[in-house]
Amino acid sequence: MKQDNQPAIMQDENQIIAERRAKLAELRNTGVAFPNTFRRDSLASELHKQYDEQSKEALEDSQTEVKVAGRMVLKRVMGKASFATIQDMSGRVQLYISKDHTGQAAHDAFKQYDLGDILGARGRLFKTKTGELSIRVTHIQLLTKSIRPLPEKFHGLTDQEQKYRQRYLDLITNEETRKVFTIRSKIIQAMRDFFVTRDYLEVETPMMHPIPGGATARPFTTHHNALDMALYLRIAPELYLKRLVVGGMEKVFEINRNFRNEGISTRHNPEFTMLEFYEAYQDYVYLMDFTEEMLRSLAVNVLGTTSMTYQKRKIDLAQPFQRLTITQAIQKFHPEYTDTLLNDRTALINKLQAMGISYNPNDGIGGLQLSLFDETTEHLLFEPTFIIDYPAEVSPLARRNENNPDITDRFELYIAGREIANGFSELNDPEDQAARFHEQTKAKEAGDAEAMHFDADYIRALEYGLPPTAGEGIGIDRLVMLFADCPSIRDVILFPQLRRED
RNA sequence: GGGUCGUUAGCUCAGCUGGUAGAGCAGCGGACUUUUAAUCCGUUGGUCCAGGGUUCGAAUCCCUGACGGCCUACCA
Repeated sequence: MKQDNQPAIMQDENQIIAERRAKLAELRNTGVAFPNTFRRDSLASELHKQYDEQSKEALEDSQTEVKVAGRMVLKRVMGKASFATIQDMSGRVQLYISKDHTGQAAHDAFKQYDLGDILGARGRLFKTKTGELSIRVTHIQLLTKSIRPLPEKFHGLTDQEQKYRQRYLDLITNEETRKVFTIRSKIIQAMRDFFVTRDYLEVETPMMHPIPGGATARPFTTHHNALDMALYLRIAPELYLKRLVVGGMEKVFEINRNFRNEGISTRHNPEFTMLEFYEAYQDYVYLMDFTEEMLRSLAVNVLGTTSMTYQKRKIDLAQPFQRLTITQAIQKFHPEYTDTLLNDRTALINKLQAMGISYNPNDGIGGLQLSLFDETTEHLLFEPTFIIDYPAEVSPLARRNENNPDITDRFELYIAGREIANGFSELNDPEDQAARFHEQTKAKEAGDAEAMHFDADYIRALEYGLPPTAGEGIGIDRLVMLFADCPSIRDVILFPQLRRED
């Protein structure tokens, strides 16, 4: 304890931090405390990949010298020789530090290093008597002093709140967490490749919208000072992307954030990442085939296989995805709902009321069926399933079906009981679109906070002519949850939204 | 938003029907030249989430609040 040295800093800190601070102060006094001259030439996992299979003797003979750097996560001091495990972006590798190879002074200095310190080391590769690839260190250097103690080395960080608030600690200590975010990155990378190789153009449309649109949801509001105008964080990029199709960008996609001012749960974060893509001269049936192909391709690229386990249940994307209408899906799991019941408005309303399911009393038969579906069937769709034929009243941007104007050429894809994708043939009739916007604004005036605004410029764009187009959105976070087998959306977002800490 | 469970040392966790707080890891001191969550001996460290109440006495019981997990509602 060097309490007398640093009384001011000591006040609200424990002794471990105080001791480490004292070591840092000593470093400042004797030289450069935060050097940036060490350059590594090897990564831990590459060393393992390259040399794990080599025999002890061959490795010794090769006299391979390497330079590595990373955070010290394990330390075993045995008098005149020590072992340390450092962790870099690729994995871990063991260092052997003995005074015979580093000299007495360097080994003594090493003993002062703490778990969590960031080190650079140089030495020759060898194998210990238990056969572990290690580096016989000749030079070792402290690159960054870590003042705060790491979580317990065996259990790591387990407190969920701390994992979310201090993700860096979660990443340092939990291999599983690093894996989840690697999968996330690979999914997005593979997705980009998938579109780019199919001649799609990646674009970025505004995140701040003067008129929030493209979805039914409550937006965040902000204000631009110079323009003195209200702006909304976007709830969807849809209307901008379709303007681009009007402009001749016939195949576009965007992977970016949406913001919705709604509840937070294991499936909802206020900001979440969406893929949206649009292709001219295609329809929703094409999209379903396209989606199956894309998900299979992503799975093979990221996981190496189309089969995965989600929360102990197997899913194989190689199987053809089922395609069911809303009523077919309901009846598949609940045969007791007869055609007569599902198609009789009064009977259906009685049923919904009896079950305590909330519904919009102004809805037609389709909307009521959807309310029943949401409550009774959606969560049971574990196998990948496209639900098709959504009612027009809940699909204000989708094209009406040729044979039945009450429904639209639209689908939603469900996997593991969750909506993963939503796609449809786009409504490109400007007069129908204007009429549907009017219906939405009426609902808004009647108090529906999520109803859409009337977007006059979007109508103007449609009036120039949107080619027949298919468009789809896929929730990236939920897809990552599926691929990485995570039960909560917070597990796949690096910094999920939480309340203020204080 | 509602329900429910939780919050004890830097971390992982014990702490029974109320008697004034413990272990392991980390730290500190010592031993140890091939360890593997190194081992062995010794040892420091606490606003028991916060505030109120009941009680001779509260980590423990009651109330209020904060934060979080899970379920649920709106939604993707």
